[in-house]
Amino acid sequence: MAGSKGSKYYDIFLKYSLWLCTNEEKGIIDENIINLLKSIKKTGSLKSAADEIKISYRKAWGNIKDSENHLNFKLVEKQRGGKDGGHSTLTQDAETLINAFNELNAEFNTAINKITKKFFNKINN
Amino acid sequence: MAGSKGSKYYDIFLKYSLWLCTNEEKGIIDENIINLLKSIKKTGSLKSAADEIKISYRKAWGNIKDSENHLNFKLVEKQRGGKDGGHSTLTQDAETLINAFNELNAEFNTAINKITKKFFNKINN
DNA sequence: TGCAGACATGCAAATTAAAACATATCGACT
DNA sequence: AGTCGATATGTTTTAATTTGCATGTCTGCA
Repeated sequence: MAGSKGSKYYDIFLKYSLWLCTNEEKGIIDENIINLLKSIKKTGSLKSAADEIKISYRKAWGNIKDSENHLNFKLVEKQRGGKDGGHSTLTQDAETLINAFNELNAEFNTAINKITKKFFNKINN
Repeated sequence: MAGSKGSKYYDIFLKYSLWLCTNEEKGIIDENIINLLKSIKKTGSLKSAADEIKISYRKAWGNIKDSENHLNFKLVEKQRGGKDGGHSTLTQDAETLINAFNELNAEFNTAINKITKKFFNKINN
């Protein structure tokens, strides 16, 4: 889809989203959590990360907790107290998931492009 | 992901969803609408379709209206009055979208299987 | 040893989404 | 002409999410 000019389907595009979950549909690792994790890695704290991606600290904290509970392993190593009040870092598992997610997205992007090209010829005009 | 037994990532699965939208992220045709359209085709009315897929008539009607507005063409031909109070049928455009969506899903499914196979070996153990 | 500031968490308040409800319209068939 | 049941929509409730608030914990450092 999204192809030859003049077709009524010209400006329609195919999109997708990916997520990881445990068997019972639970423990979803979606783009939101991935972005949160990336921001934690970048900023060094859950709080700054929540601020950066503009969600409440309460929610950020709750989401991570939920994911960890469903996955049965930790994603974030959190430290309370200290000079700056505390800080957080990602576990190796979280890094693994981020990399996997990134690579999967890249692969899918390629796939989507191929599929799209193949289709718009058939659909339009 | 979701691969070799014994790995801590063993029961994590990759899921995805596809949708069609116009350039500005609007006019989303997702699996829900596709199912609604299929049900309208099968049952012959918006009302029976809404009942079948268990959403309110109000919502079904609103969703279709929104999609049509964003796409700028009609998906459903609706008839009021008459023996049975009224009925609805799909337009050719709706049929086209359903077929495209189905085929795109099939293509994507093939792609996801390939990509998944390629990945779980790398991720697990 | 007390302060600062992030982590931790329950709970109430606000926002958003969805369902229900209430009416009105339409038109082939009796 | 009157009926029946689906379409058409605005309005109101209800349910689900999020945010916001309050309060407490922890610990390196001045």
